Amino acid sequence: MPVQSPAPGAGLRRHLQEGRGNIYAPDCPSRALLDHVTARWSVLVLALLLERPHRFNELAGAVSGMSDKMLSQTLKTLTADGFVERLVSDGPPVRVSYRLTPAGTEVAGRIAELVEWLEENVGALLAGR
Amino acid sequence: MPVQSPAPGAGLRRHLQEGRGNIYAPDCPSRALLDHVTARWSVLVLALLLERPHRFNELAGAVSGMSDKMLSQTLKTLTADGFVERLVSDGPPVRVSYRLTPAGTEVAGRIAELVEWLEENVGALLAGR
DNA sequence: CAGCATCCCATCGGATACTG
DNA sequence: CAGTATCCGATGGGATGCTG
Repeated sequence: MPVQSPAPGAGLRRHLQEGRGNIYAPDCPSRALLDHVTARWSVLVLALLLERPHRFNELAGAVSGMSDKMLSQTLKTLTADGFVERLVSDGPPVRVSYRLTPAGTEVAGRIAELVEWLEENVGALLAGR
Repeated sequence: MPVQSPAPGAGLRRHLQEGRGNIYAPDCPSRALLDHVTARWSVLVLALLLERPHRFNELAGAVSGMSDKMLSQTLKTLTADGFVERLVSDGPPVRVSYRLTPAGTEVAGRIAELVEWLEENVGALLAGR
């Protein structure tokens, strides 16, 4: 193992080859996926679902400031992308819960690390400006 | 070290205490920081700066589809937040380069992991829907 | 080279009301 | 409970042109 490791992120610039996406190409599908998972509310929903599956109104209550409409839309997009699964229990009352797919768990884990770092360092950042 | 580790992201729900932010509170400053670093273009700029410092037009050329205006605005926001440093060399021609601060390196590293995972798995995701 | 100013529009997203 | 429909304002973001 070399002492001088390559710069982190050094592989990002490679173009499409052997099935790998290129986030810097505007029409690469990975760009759309990135936009979806980093969308304002997606980040918070994914982080919550990483803990455990949630029902619709659980999510609505947990994410303060989010409207039903945006929650519904966010879940629909994440489900279509294959990051979230929609599970319906036979009612009544009908109960719908949302849970991460394996791919969603991978993505949400990386997002949660970003979120947690920000939560832990927000104080230092505010102090330094 | 316990075999049963706590669920990833389990600490996200704690409220402000001992200086830690709470991303689920709409007016916690960490929410604004999250919005800034996950903004459409910020993600790509941060990932590029993780490789090495870049000059303005280098960034403009590397991020296909991004206008000068958005690059300028993105860099300004990230600089104000303390994630990016602006370095001016005495010209002419004047050359301005942008480089990550230590905090910016932390954030960009986490973002780059998300981006790289998406680039590597975009094929599988598209196939599965 | 490294921007800022202006114009303009498309999309994001909130409020409210309604449905199975 | 778990949404959908409609309306509408805010803002993200592109095109163009100008400046030091």
